Amino acid sequence: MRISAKGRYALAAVVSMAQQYQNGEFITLISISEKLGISKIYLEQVFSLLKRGEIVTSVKGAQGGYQLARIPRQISALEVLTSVETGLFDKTEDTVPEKAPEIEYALRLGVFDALDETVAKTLSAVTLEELVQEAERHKSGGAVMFYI
Amino acid sequence: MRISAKGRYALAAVVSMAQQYQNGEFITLISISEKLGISKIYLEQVFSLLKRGEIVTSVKGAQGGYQLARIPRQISALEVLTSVETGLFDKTEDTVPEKAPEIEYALRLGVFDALDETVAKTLSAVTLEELVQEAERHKSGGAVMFYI
DNA sequence: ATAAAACATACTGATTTTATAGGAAAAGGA
DNA sequence: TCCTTTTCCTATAAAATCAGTATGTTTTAT
Repeated sequence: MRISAKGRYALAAVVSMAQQYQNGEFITLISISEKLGISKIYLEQVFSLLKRGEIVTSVKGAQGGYQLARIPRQISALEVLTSVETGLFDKTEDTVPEKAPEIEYALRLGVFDALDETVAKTLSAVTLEELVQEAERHKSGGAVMFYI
Repeated sequence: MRISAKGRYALAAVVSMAQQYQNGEFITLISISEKLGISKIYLEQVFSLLKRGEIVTSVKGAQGGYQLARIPRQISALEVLTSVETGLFDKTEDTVPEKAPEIEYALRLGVFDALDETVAKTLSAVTLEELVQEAERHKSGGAVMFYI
């Protein structure tokens, strides 16, 4: 499914933080902005949402910055995306106008709710720790070598 | 996940057609429009896409209309939605600017591709036949009766 | 010929997304 | 105390997408 720029930025930022995770260290938005090539001003809005979603904590002022609220193993892609993304789950009350309520019901049950459930299940199974490992694997073993 | 009005209308329309499915019968847009309470003019656009996606066939002129291209058991919610919905799958080439390619890779593999896969799997398992059955079940046994 | 339908295209208005701008508040260090 | 660094807050703007209308054309049965 389509994930908005906000969601993608949030995930990338948070994985980047997890890569250099060690207790007590604060990371500034500017450093993340430069590392990922994302506008710092836009990241501010993203992190405002991440903070509200209790994905990160923050300290203001000089030497301040952001920190993951929990260890990478205890933060899932689902949590990150739900705190940032608006359209991750179906929030429409009526799929279709008031007529034909039995079709409404069948779609809700058989399609929309089913979809939301698998999306949630899939995303909740992915942790930041895993994503960092995946990135690491790519760094080291990414290129294919030919021995001749 | 959020399905657009186009997608919801398409599903509702196509389930409605499946309810009265019998070989050779053509159904007019106007009748679907009235049955579901959806603007006929808008439905025209939706059915243009459904036709391109080979979900329905059509006959022009008086006594014409639309028909399901296959029996309800052989049409999945996935096919209906892909022919109509733009954002069902991830089509972004870069999740994040060119920097940090290993994070890019981890997200693609661990999140976006994984998501697309489960969405496709879930939706392809739902057939129009099943949705019609679900609707029928709601019709008959939906209301709870109290005997006193 | 007429009426009923699909088909095609253009347009409009509203909402959402993706940013940018400017400054206020907090905290550390000189 | 003052300066710098940083988060935080709100407003604005531009672009894209979505939802829906409008208008007309083709095709076909009667």
